[in-house]
Amino acid sequence: MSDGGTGNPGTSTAAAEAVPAHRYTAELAAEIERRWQAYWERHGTFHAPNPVGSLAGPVPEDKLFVQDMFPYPSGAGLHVGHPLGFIGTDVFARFNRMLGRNVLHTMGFDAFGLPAEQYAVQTGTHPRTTTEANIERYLAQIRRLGLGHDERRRIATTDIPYYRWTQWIFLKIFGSWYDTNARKARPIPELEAEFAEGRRATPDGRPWGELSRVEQRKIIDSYRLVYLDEAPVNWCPGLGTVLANEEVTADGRSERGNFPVFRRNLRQWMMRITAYADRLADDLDRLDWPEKVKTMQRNWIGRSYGARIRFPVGEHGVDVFTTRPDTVFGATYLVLAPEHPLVDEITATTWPSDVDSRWTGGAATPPEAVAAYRLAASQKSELDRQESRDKTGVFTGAFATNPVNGAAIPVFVADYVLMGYGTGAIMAVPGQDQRDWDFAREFGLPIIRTVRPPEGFDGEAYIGEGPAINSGFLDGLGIDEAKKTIIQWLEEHGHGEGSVQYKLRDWLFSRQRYWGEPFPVVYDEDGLPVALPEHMLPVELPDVPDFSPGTYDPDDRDSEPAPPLAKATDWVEVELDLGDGPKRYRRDTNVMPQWAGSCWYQLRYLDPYNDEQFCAPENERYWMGPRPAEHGQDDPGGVDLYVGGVEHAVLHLLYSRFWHKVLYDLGYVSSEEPYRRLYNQGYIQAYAYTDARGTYVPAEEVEERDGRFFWNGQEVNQEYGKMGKSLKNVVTPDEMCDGYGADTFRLYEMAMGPLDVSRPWATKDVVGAHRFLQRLWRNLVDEHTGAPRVSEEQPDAETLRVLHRTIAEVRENFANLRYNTGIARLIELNNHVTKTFGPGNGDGTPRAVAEPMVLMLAPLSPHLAEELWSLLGHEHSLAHGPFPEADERYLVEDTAEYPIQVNGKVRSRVVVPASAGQDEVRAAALAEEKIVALLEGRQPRKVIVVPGRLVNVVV
RNA sequence: GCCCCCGUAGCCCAAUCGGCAGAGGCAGCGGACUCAAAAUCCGUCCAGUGUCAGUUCGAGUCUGACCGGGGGCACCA
Repeated sequence: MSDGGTGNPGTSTAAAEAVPAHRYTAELAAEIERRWQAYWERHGTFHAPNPVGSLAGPVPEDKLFVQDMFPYPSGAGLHVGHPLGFIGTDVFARFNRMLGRNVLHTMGFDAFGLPAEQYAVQTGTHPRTTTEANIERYLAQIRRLGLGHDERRRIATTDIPYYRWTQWIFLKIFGSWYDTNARKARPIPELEAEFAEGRRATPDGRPWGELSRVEQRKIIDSYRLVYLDEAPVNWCPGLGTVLANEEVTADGRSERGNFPVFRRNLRQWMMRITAYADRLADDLDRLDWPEKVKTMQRNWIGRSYGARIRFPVGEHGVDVFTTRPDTVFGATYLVLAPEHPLVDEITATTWPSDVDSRWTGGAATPPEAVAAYRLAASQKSELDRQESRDKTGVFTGAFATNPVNGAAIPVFVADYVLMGYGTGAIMAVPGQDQRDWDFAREFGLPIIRTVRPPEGFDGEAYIGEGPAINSGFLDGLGIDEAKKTIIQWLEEHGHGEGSVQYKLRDWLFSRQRYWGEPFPVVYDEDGLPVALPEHMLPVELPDVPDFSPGTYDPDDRDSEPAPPLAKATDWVEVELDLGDGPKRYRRDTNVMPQWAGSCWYQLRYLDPYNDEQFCAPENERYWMGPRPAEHGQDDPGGVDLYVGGVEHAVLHLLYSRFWHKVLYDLGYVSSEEPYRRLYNQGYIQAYAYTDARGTYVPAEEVEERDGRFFWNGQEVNQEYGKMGKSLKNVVTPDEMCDGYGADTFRLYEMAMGPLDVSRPWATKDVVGAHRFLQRLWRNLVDEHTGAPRVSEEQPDAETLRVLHRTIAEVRENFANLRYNTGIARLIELNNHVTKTFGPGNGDGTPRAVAEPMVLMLAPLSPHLAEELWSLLGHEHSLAHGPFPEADERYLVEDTAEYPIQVNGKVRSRVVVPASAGQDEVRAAALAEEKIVALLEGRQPRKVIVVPGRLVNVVV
């Protein structure tokens, strides 16, 4: 080509000349990636066959079910942090697929939720329109990444055929009760039979047959695993909805929106997750999950063992829960929560003549003191309570009798005791509880130690081990022994019993929202809920004139919830024939919380088109059933690998386990747990920069000089944290695909560190991954002609050793999700190939090295690998293997080099045959000339030979 | 306040059972190519593992205390 002799160096012709026509550039990558993505789609490369149903096909016994926590399709699109886990699972899935396993990997959308609804409130756009557009945008972004999803299995929780089954599962839960003896859920008709046959007593003892139908139904309803309850809930006027405990922050505000949240009573759907507290806690031991997540779940369930003890107060009895029944001899007063129902009953009319002035709150009578205290307590927000841990309270004027020694002890009302936990009442043992100690000191109450602290203990309450003292028949016993003894004594004498308490509460399951699953329930003329028959499912969301719930002044605690669905009056008021002729019913106007759809989506991935069942049992058993031979006797089954952020450690993962266990109890699934193995990927974070006014400046325009940062000449301040539009530091996967190609982007994300570690994004580092792929390409393809440059010659012994060591390590690394080190090995191999066979070094790379190298690269950078595989003359995709196997012969070395230490410091080294025994190594080391010189004729005191490692000479 | 995790080169990260601190990448530096630059290629410098003690023939790895960062819980009896 000629440049025309005009000497214009800036022309594109010159630029094109500078880069060889077949160099692996972003442009070539884009072309290769488009082509292979089309190929995979055309050939259904990632379609995983099922045992039965519409996706049935031949299924090997060896399978793998990999799942990502599915995303909410937000309108903002993806930044480079989002796909980290998606790529991680894809590499794992592709690796296992190449090993010959039947691999199921797909991705759906958690598509109900507040943002689309809030957008609808603002613009009038139907949430479905917004949601579907966002899903399309999202799919376009992730498709570019070349994720090997079975696209046939995509679902969105908002799909009507999907939420039909969400409603169906709700009905199954509604139609069940928890049999505490059998420790499992059973269908409601079995409960009715127990009542009807007199095997189970009715609450007031009347025979079942004598109760009215409404009375019977109310009893049954009170047993259901999902039930309506007039319960204190977290009412958030600012959002116009109630929230689950989990959605309220510790300072009493909504997690979303940060509005004030008030406690008030409302009639709500509650899921009886507490029935499963023990199994949810116990079965954590059977799961391959990060300990951190298990601990968080255990803490959330908050199981504690102790006793209930009944303290007589006048003609009443106050039950307390304590984890330290062994300290009951040291109980010097009782405390009831302000909301405790017995407070009014026991409060005396007058103060005792010698009442301590600190106890009365300045009131003339106990009822006045209690009323004033209760009012003050009810007006305290969660935040107030948190800010001040000073102990407050008032005396009720009443005395309780300590059942173990007959002592009369005063009864207080104080807000450091919470109504929501245990019995809402405690026995206070200041000697062994710091909170009680603080209160006792404030109010001048006696303190009796019942555990002897160690010599020299100068603290206040003592909570450690020690022998019981001042405790009558318990004296001298250790804590555990004393607990057993006192519980037995309490039970024998009818003063109490051993007891277990949980922090876990039932799950509030109603939302006063529009964009969620409607409840498949109607109310009859008695106002009682009636389940719709299955053939009436799905209950579709009606259109409404206005998507907003009634929202209020965020501080208006007395406002009433008004859900958007209540406005669809034609839908709410229906005439239905539910088996006893057409009658008028009223629909439930709440919707389910966003968690509902994500409780079971792994099951629908397995059988997405089944309209007879939510999932065929054969398909569930194959993909998720327990496999004790592979995973041990205790294997509960579940998804083989579930990857997502640790932020779902409690809520989603606990709810999902709960639903799964219900389905297991009712016989619909064979697995006892939804996710056998869980893995938390780290977060990709980013630097952001603020100027002197605190305004964010575009991060990509900031320059670093000598550890300081400048933007437009002014110095700016570096911050580290999330990526976000408002922080002006977003980097998108699309930019990376444009600049380097998806294969480079994937490789870089996997190479920058272990999958579970959070780290900062650094665009400038991406080029390293790109150069590696470029070098690898250049080793196998002539950059000028595009022809493959492989030879059919056998590689030399050294190359074979490097190759097989690489294979062994890459297999091991991929299998354990350690992609970063696997990639390092591949780079090493490629560096060796470059030196030995690269351009300028002979006639090309031996096929025996080229092919395994391409195959090992395939899970990471699949498009490039497919292209090279095809250039090497293969007709079919490498997606289903083979994957190279290491030949043991090349893994053993003939000689071994031992470093020789003298007193722990490396002084020399010696090469011996690999077969050399300890004595030979020792002799060789001691004969080495530098060592001889160092020893200067002295006898070493000791010589340590670590086979295969080193020699240490101690002098 | 309590509990958990993490501190290795200027930066991101490696380092089986306690056994040679460095695999890989970025940046830097030197060189090749180029009229020049970018891109590309070749070569190369850099820490003794947050601090202090201890165990050991030998500690990044084990133990204790402290410092720094991140996370969870928070009057749960």
